[in-house]
Amino acid sequence: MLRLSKLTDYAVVVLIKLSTTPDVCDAVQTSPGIAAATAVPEPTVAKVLKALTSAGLVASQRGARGGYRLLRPLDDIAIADVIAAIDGPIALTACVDGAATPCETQSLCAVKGRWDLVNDAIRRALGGITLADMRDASIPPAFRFDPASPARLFAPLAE
Amino acid sequence: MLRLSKLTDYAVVVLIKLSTTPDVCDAVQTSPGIAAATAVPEPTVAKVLKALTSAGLVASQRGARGGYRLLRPLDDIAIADVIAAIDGPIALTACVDGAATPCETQSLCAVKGRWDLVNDAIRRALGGITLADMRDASIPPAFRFDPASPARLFAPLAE
DNA sequence: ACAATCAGGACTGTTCAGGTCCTATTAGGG
DNA sequence: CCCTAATAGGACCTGAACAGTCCTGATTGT
Repeated sequence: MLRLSKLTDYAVVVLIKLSTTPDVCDAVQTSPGIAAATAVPEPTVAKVLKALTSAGLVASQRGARGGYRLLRPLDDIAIADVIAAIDGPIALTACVDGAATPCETQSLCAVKGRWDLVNDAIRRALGGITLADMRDASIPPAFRFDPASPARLFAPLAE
Repeated sequence: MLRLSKLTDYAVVVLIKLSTTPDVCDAVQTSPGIAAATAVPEPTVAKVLKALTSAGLVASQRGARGGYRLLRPLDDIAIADVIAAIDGPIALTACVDGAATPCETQSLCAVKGRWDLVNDAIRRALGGITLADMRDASIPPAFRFDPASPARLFAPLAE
């Protein structure tokens, strides 16, 4: 079904939420705070944020009054980056995602290496869509918020 | 991991094999025969062929001396068709593949509907690649690599 | 020193895909 | 007319991957 993990979905929500940090530049948001704002279970938010941190998409501040902070603007983060951060490298088939499996039927495998074509196409497609695109895509214009203006933006998103 | 089902991989192998029907036009190939030629387990070949038949990509002839036959030339079958035949409709997230799931957190879901962008991009990318492309892709013998060398086919994308 | 917060891993329940097998149906051949 | 070859279409089992949770340790501000 070509399904994407639900975690990636959450990651997008979290990242967009992170982009709405109230005025101050160095302000960080805690994972419980984000969880409360997005209605995603807190442990799951934490897990997602950890993955995003290792991927270099967000920075973390440990200790009291710590939290997470976006490292790049939304329009500089491709959806492919998020997927790679959560789900690992983008490769469709087991045949190509590493040489670990010798693929016993190799000599007879008629499509060996040909999924490269497909993988490249997917990467291109996913590399061309940024989080900013996704943020803007389906927000009814009436609910568009000004990034500069104070937060409170996720409440009125009632589809 | 954005993984595609292995069945789809098999389907491509089977379809390409089906396209190599010996001279005669109305010749059909049996699933045991294809299984032997492709080193794919026979029941699995049968399963794939059934799915391809319901999808209208191949035609079946029942009874003695029956078998399967390709309905369209390879360059008229997009990889998206094969994926749709085996894995179902191309949609990345549970959020968008139907209104069946009410998505309780709907009112707070910040990405509702935004994956459409991604889904469309994927569909476009997959719709532009035909099986003929995949058949031709890696045939140039100059590009054949030594199975002994553990070179990865896929260099990790970014990051 | 204490409290808040992230880091990292381990663990578990559930879901789903891969794979096998069984029975019914159809068509050709003796 | 019966028998055999082959597909159709299920039901079924198993294993792996994922979602989600929790625990322990490290770090930093008060």
